[in-house]
Amino acid sequence: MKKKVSIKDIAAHLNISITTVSLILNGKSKEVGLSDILNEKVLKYTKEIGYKPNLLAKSLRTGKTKIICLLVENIADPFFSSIAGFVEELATQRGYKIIYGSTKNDPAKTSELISLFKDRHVDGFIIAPTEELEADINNLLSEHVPLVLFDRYYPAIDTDQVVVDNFDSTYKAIQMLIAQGYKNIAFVTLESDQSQMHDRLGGYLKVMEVHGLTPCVQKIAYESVEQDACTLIKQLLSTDIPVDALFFGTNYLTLKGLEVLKDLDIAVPRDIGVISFDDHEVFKLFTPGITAVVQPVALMSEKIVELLLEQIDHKADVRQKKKIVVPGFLNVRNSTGQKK
Amino acid sequence: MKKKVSIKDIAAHLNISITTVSLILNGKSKEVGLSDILNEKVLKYTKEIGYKPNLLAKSLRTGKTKIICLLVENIADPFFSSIAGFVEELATQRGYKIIYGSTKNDPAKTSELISLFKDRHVDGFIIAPTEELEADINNLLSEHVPLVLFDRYYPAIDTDQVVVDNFDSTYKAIQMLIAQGYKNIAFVTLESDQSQMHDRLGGYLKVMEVHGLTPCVQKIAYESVEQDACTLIKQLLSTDIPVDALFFGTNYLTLKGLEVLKDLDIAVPRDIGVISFDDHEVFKLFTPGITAVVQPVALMSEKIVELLLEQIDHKADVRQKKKIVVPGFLNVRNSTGQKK
DNA sequence: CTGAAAGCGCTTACAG
DNA sequence: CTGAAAGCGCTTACAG
Repeated sequence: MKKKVSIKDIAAHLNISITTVSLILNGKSKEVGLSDILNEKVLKYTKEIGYKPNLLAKSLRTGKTKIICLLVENIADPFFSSIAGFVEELATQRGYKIIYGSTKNDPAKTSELISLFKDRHVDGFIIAPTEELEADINNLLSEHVPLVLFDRYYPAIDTDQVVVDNFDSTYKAIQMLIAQGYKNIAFVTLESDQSQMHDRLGGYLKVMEVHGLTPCVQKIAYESVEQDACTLIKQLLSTDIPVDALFFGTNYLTLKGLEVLKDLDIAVPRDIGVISFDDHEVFKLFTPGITAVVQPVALMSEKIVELLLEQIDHKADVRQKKKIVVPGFLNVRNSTGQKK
Repeated sequence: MKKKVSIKDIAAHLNISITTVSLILNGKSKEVGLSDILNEKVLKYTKEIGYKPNLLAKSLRTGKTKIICLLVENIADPFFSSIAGFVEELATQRGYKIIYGSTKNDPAKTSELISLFKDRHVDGFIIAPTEELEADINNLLSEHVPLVLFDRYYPAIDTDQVVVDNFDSTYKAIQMLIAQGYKNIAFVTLESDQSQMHDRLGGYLKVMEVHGLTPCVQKIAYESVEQDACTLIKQLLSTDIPVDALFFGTNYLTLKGLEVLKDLDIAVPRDIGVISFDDHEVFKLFTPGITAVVQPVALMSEKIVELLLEQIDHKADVRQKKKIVVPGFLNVRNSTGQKK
């Protein structure tokens, strides 16, 4: 690679000290009282030669990298990639760069990612945590690493966090199904104790209870979604109780469900109603379109970045942790039409 | 954050010099001839206190970051996220970390990403280039930054590159359509001069010519796919020539096409045959499943990492640039059934 | 066999 | 108003 010019070279060329160059480059010229002429001269020259400071050296010295690490379940998922897009834009405006990692819901992998990025001295973390990550999170907390959890959190750990009202959103979605005439509503979800799945299940159980309906829950392990989801959903549909609606706890479970319904030649919504938690770009392509609970991604992203920057800027040092809950809403399509 | 322990602290604690500690930590103990006992002692102690070297300092000193930058069109796209997964695994095995960026086919954004990561001193780049990026690529080349292009390349620039045989894959896919009895095969593609789109179009035009069929091409600008794709595809289907098969140049164009076919109530493959270049997880969910040209992602990833590491390890300094072309294959589903 | 010292390219108290 | 110098935490030629 080409030899880069350093602040020393510039100082030598201009016959001034590196202190002066550094001060000017960091906009502290006024503050310190350097002459405008000198300021001009340095700025003009550095621009002319296209000088770029060595960020490694800068970071080593200042202890700041201006990098934020965003850890999501899967960056290819529409919900997470949408959050990533917004967060990146907001962070960029504030002078930060975002670096991504996909946890794939694997605690060991996630733990490694965290330690990897910590070793790389990122200035803060935004994490959609997996299960069994309490130790790592507590660790970050105890080292005062800026950290915001989103999508899910640990009830037992006091953190800044941003989540959707999983309980209420699910409650309302199911209530809508009931109003449409569906009764035997099954809930297909992950075998998971993560808070968001716990709350979605809670909302479902509560609304069923309130309406005197019998709940029916099918849980599927995250790791075995690819192999087992279809089989398990088929089982669910072949029990004595005739399920007339399916609520899927995540969008990828919905995709699996649709595959099964197609296989079994079950018509939506004539034979069965369908709702997905979280939208997906293809849901509008199906016949009929699939109704989904949608999270207010832009708002969540704003809150996330705001909370993290408060920590990075030490404005959060004295305040209590903030736990923000934003409202979800329903994107109604035809998969939840009036039950005939 | 907690005060980290440095190599100096370790040396002080053990009453030896930092040179010795550094040498041992870098496995040069034998090479230099340090006693096994000392070696043991240092290793044991550093492990005990969980010492982690400051990578910023290390990189500043060595000029290496052990980070590779992977720039793709869209990390949420199945093809690119699949490449990313394989490349990350292979790179990790070799001690490298992968950092991602999505170009969204925007040259200005891509140019910024490149300069951003260059400023961060990544050890090399793997890029699926956008149009109008020649200057940046030449720039990297002239600075001898390790670089591999994939998915597309610039015929006029001599680089290490890995691409699928776009021309032949398309040729064979269309040939299959013709064998199935389709005649009025339209080609829906991007308004783009990128090599991969150019070659796919070339394959289509050639096979149509060979079979004495009249080509029909619809081009759509990448930026306006969301707004215009559906309208343009509808236009294509409402001309005098009755199109009986559609070949889509990318998987997201296929999704748009399927939306249109659904709107117009056109049955696949009864009324029209469909093939997509590049697969998509939902293509098997549609009725009928959508036939796709698939790229050998694992193989491509291996080649990409191999070429890049040859450059990083200076094994490529003397050799010629390698231009690798891998074979695509057809994943046949029901959207290309025998024409009735 | 082991250590003192220079240097990677910055920033920032401190001195004048 | 401006500069010499220390130091961030490493690695590595050089000396002994």
